[in-house]
Amino acid sequence: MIDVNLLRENPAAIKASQKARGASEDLVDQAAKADDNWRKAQAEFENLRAEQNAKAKLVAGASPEERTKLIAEGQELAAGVKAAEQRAADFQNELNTIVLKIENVVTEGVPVGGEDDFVVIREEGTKPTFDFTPRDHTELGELLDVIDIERGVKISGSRFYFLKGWGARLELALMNLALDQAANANFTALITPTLVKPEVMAGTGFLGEHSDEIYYLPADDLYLTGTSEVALAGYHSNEIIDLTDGPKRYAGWSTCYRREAGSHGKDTKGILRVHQFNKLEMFSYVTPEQADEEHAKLLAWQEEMLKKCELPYRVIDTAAGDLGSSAARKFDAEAWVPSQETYRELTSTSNCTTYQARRLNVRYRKEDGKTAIAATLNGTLATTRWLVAILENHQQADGSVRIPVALRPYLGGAEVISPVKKS
RNA sequence: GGAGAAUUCGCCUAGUGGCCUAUGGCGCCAGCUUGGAAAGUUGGUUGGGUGCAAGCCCUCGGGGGUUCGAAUCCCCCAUUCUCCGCCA
Repeated sequence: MIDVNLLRENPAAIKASQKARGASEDLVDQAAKADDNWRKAQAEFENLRAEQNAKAKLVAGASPEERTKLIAEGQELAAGVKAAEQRAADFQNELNTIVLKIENVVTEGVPVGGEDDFVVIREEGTKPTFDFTPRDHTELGELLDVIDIERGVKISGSRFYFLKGWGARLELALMNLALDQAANANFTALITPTLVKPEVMAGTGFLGEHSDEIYYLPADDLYLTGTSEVALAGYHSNEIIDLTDGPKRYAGWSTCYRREAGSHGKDTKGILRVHQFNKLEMFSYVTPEQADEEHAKLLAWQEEMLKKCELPYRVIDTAAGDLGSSAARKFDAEAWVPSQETYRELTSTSNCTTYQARRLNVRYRKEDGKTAIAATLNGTLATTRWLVAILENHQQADGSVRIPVALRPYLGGAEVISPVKKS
């Protein structure tokens, strides 16, 4: 959630941000009004309560007659105090409801507009040229017997698959490569729960507009997470963390579950868009002053991984309207997918500034001893989808796939995955 | 699944209706002491809201209730521990 102090001091800035996102500016006025109402009602209640407290305190030391009188007065006050408290609580609820709807204030410089209004920051690597017709990853997956979609569908339905043989090993190798890199950069590895309570899902903001993307288990009132970000953001909720030694960084590995409810007909072939995949996610808790710098670092680590996988990619600065509600700025790295002759998102990194941490009540202690809301950032370091780019970009005429050098140590030194007779 | 116990300011802990505006210890921070340290000693040490400020309000796991007044009494919930059952 946004900072109510900003709402009081500079509502125009929030309005401008809402406008850039194509979100409601009217919410800001509504929130300001609700805030005003709440503060008045709260002051009224507190004054009455102070009076009540003062009277109650006198009772103990009073003479019998005075005592009767004071108790009578107290009885009279009690109902009024209760009513005032209720009024204040109602206004506060109203304020909260509105404020939670306001999205994070976008960073200055973020492109205005929607999904297609991103700005390409740079392109890296060389797109492969083939003297044969490149196969798509589905075909390669069958040829090499590394992705078994048919049987995945048989077992679990559409958008499910088996990773098999070198495919399974390749994914584990990718995750291990990423985890080693993260560990070197001072990330603590975490294998996170993938079933979480409603309040955690709500607290991380995933129950809002994306709620139909999420699997829910009614018998247990638990949600399956679509990213370990949920658990990683909730990890330090309601805590005062120590940031004196620098950022707290976590590399969370988990299986991710997504209903893909709104994407019927999109990417139906292969494993580009699936209900279940694995992901290694970077997550940083930093001071608000460090957030921009950390964001640049997360992006640099993502690019490092892409380079290790020898993938051509571009980095885009996502437009305001395409940001998640928690993000103030988001960079995506998209890898070249030869069969589609287009770039597809492999990583995404968001700077959530204090927006997410405020809602989850994650604080740190400043040098003056006071507490302040921390900033959070997240970024992908590896996912199952990377296999698509790796298989397609490194394919050879005979259908074999060259394994990127950095991955070989994790695959027993293997250099190539060759076609096999399908079993 | 059943029964019982517990949850207090970083940690431990006192506290069964009103000077609890929460006790004491450990730890931590600052001062004194010291050549320096230890020991000793004095003070500080939960957070939040609101207000220019003084202050006021909230906070004893969470939420309700009883009462003029609740850490304390009642109800619901969460978590932890112990025992029983069940499963491995």
